Amino acid sequence: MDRVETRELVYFVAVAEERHFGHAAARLGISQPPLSRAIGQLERRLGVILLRRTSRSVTLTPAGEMLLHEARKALHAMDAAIRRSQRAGREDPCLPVVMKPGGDGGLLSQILTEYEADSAAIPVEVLVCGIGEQATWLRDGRADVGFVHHPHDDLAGFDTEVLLTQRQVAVLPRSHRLAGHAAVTLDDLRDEPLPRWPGMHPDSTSGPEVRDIGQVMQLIALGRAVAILPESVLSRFGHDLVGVPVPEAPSTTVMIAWPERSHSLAVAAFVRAASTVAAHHHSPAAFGVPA
Amino acid sequence: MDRVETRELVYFVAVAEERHFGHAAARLGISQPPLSRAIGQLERRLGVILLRRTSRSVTLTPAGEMLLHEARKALHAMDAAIRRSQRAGREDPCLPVVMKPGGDGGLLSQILTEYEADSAAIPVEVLVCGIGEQATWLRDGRADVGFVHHPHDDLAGFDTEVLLTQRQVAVLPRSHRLAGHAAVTLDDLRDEPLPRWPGMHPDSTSGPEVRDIGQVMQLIALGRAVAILPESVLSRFGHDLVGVPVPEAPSTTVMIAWPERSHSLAVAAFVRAASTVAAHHHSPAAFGVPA
DNA sequence: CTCGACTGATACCGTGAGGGTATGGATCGG
DNA sequence: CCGATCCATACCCTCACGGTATCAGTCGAG
Repeated sequence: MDRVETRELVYFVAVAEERHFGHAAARLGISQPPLSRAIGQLERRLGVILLRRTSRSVTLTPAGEMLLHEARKALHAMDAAIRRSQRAGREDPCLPVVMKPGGDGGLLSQILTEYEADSAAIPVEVLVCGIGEQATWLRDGRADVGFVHHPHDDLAGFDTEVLLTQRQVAVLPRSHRLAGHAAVTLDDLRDEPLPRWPGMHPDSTSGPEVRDIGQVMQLIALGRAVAILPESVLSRFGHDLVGVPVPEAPSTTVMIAWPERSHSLAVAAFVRAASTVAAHHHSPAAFGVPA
Repeated sequence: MDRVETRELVYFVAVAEERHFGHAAARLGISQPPLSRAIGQLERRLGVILLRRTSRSVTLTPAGEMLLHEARKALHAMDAAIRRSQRAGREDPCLPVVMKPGGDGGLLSQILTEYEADSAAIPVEVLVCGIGEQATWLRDGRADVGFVHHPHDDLAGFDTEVLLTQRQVAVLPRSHRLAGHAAVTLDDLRDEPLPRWPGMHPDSTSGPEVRDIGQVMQLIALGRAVAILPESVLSRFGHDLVGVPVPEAPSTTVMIAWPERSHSLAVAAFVRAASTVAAHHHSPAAFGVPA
């Protein structure tokens, strides 16, 4: 069995995602017949049927599901390989750090000063991604270090270090009926409009759909929503909002993550700086959370 | 910047490992000129010099080092994708479990009976690999679950669960001067011939070179070597040998590992069985070890 | 210093894999 | 039964990949 080329996996992923040869071909910028041939050829080569196609629908077989899952990982690894080697080759080196808005738990500026105290430090480029995208950016090489959150983010495949754990609070407008309480329960919030985040199970609450923290805060200020968030977000975004602890909600852990088996000195230095800052921080990290 | 094909990465890895275009070409089964062109083309495409070549030597640039490292991971992921999807497609499904000889801590047979108690269980195929190869087998898809050992194996990129921790003992022939002791120190063993394992730092001891547990045991029985090993190996291999605890040596942890974000039900069932057996085992796992 | 051995790069050519267009065949809705 | 839709097949063409021959450095032996 000879080699499977990148192109073939890209084609397969396109068809598997679109579930339509024509649309996939358009997305790939080729015409439909070569795409059909390529998929058929791939199936013959693997000795496995990947797609069940009728003239009305295209569905994935179990082998196809597996390949879709694994091929995405493989293609991310390919992207990462070229991006990281390109970065290592430029004489303008930089260390890309990814976070979502407010995702650093307020530690980043201290970490940067600590990190940059070493005069040999490579400049940091801070990248701000959408919610829940940090892992993807790390996997495909757009970033080398990132701030992620347990249990929200998928940490598989990364080395991590815990920076701090935070209580979660219910973020409410000042005028809210619960705003004065010392603590609230999840039951208290049962009928409140909790916003829905991208990537969340769509079954849950029927609140408004949101894409970033700013939107949530805006909606809360307008009384259109209520959210349960780590308390640190209040200090950055919630100037006219109040936070009431929710003891039932699991604590959030801010972690720093980097790709498995990274050999980068810059990554190691940055992680060391982050650990130092976290250790000197008032609330020491409680305990390690296995990935 | 368009796509980088698998073939190009395979070619680059060959040259980077051989550090010689001619030898790499032979290994790849092609002639040298196309290989030179492919590498040059890859460099032009990435906009980065990967190799410094004189007519006497080929060396890697920093970008080349990075690409070698990342390309290996990417190619493993490609292999894993095709292997796993092929496995998922066969109507003869099986769950490949990898271990090194004696690497299951004596738990595997119990785990198998526990696992197979579920009549819907997919048959397990037990694969025995060389020492320290479990991670590679998991990464390139030859196995879906494996028994690995902290701190010996590289666990990055896997989900893991601790099964048990073991003291380490000095394995000695009965006639050894230390054989009667209740415990020994590392200092006691300083001048003993400790065998060298593949993948070990070659600086360390000057003992004989070995490839598997059987060889070590043989050498010990002959009085040609002494080894520090987890105590469970004695029950399987050391019928005429004795073990003396070495309190200084860090405990070994037997863990079960599987690829990040596996969606396989069979893997989940096997891990569940392993956890059950480990929990009912006399010596409960002491504590989780972060990857 | 010169010659030969060695190694990577270049020039040139032929073949075949990949992409395009046209069309067939199956399925579903009206 | 007809048209619409969608994937597969047939056929052709281009160019990228691989092969052979050769050039251009570099080092070592004599």
